[in-house]
Formats: sequence, structure tokens, C-alpha cells
Amino acid sequence: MDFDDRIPIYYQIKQYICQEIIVGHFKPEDKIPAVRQLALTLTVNVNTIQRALAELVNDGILESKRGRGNFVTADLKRLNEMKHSIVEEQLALVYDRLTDLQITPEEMVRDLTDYIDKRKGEKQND
Amino acid sequence: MDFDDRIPIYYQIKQYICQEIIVGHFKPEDKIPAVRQLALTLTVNVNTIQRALAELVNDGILESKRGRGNFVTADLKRLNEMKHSIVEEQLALVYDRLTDLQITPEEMVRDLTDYIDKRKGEKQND
DNA sequence: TATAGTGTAATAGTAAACTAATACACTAAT
DNA sequence: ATTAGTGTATTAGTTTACTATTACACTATA
Repeated sequence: MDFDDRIPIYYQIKQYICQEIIVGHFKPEDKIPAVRQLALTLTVNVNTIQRALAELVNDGILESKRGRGNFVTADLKRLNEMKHSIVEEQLALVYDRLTDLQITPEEMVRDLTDYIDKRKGEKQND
Repeated sequence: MDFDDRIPIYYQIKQYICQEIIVGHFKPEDKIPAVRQLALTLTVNVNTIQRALAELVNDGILESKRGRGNFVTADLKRLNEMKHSIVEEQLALVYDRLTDLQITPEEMVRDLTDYIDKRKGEKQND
């Protein structure tokens, strides 16, 4: 995995795992890969994985069972909240940043639409 | 100034200075505050200011004149590129992240519009 | 020419994230 | 009971961002 070196790796791993849950690669109540396996896959140290997982356990996203593994929570409501808050966090980031640059909400929507069109245009050339 | 502790301070200072230029607080060819003054205002060390400024000089946004101060470039084209790339960087971030979460471009625009409405609603209660 | 204001450089020390390595504790299955 | 697979904890060391401090170099001006 390629990390953004401006952001702590353990934080990006948290995001990665949430993402895998949201898109359904890790399902509710399912066991996720072992810490040593994740460390190999993501090419980071076990401690770094551990730190990310500990926070996700604390957030109620994962449950850890000693000797058995880490499991995605069965609490669907919690998972839904998680997805919603991640999306909202992203929107808040871009909204606040562009507001600071004196870009109006109307311009933001237009800029985003333009950007999407641009990306769609690029997709043709794949 | 309050910093996001997930991102290096010097990087956030770069963003802050670009922002002040874009919104017109620091104008082309104008002198920006002295490094020691910025350090006081932003409550960080001079070296941290220096690091941010050095990168902005390297980016062609500022010009440094020993014994006189740091000045915003007179190159309006460069400043325009800067603004454009910052906006695009923000849009790319949110686009990529939401795409990873299997949110379609159409949903993104709708989500952003909804979020804007929500923020406008909050504004009433200020 | 002396002085105040400026950018620049260098050194030392601190804190946090990360790595490396090892050991321990629990579970399940042979 | 042994063993393989798992989570957890600890210790030591590296790297990077940041701070603190001091010194130096240049500019403008009184």
C-alpha cells in the first residue's frame, strides 16, 4: 500500500479498514486478516497495525478476541454511523477549505461538477 | 492559530500563507510579515516558519530578500496557477476518497449539496 | 557609522511515529 | 498434551517534525 507521508500510517490504516468494511470486503461479524498478515500485506510493522486496530476497537468498529482474531462488529447501526461520519468529514474538509479561499457554495458545486467531467473525460483514455 | 495535529505544522503554514494571498490579505509584490513576527502570531518557532517560506520561495510564490523581507511574487500567472492547483487538489482528495467508498459522482454532487444546505441551516442559529 | 530590523544558518534537545525483535497469553485442533 | 495460529505487551532504536538558542549577514535609516 502506498501511504501519504503527510499523515500518520496508523491513521491511514484505520481509513483503509473502514473502507474495506464499507465496500463489503470485510463483512459484519466476519474475522478480518490476522495482525501479522495485515502487517505483511500493508508492509508495515505489527505494532502499527495494532495501534490502528486498538483505536477501531475503541471506536466500536472491531471486536478483538484474544487467540481468535479481530472481528467486524455485528452492530449495523454503528457501521452506518461510521460510514456517514466519514463521508461528512470529507465534505466538511473540502467545504471549509474552499470557504477559506472565498469560494461560494454555488461555485463549489459547479467546480466539483466540472472536475467530475474532467475525470470522466480522462477515463476515455485508459 | 489552531493546527490539525495529523498534518505537519510547516505544511499548514504554507497553506495559510497561500490562503492569505488568494483572499488578498497579502498582495502581489507586497512584503509579508517578518519571520519573527509570523512566529509570534502563529505561535511556532522561527525555524518552522522558515521551512514553510523556503518551500514557497522554491515554488515561486514568494521572493526572499535578505535584510529586507519576504515578498509575494509579482507573477500573477504563477499565483493563478497556485490557486487553481489548490482548489483542484481539494476536489481530487474528496473525489478519490468518496470513490473508494463506492460513492458515484452523481451521489457526490447530491451529498455536497445536502451538506451545504445543512450548513446553511446551522448558520441561522449563530 | 551605529543601530534596528530583516533573512539565514547551525547546533542541541524533545516528542511522536514507526520499526525490530522478543516474549507472553489465549484458542482451536490434532 | 502438543502445536499452530492468534492477539498483546515490552523494550530498544531510528527518523522526522518541532523547539530553543545563538550567531551571522544584509539593508535601511537616524
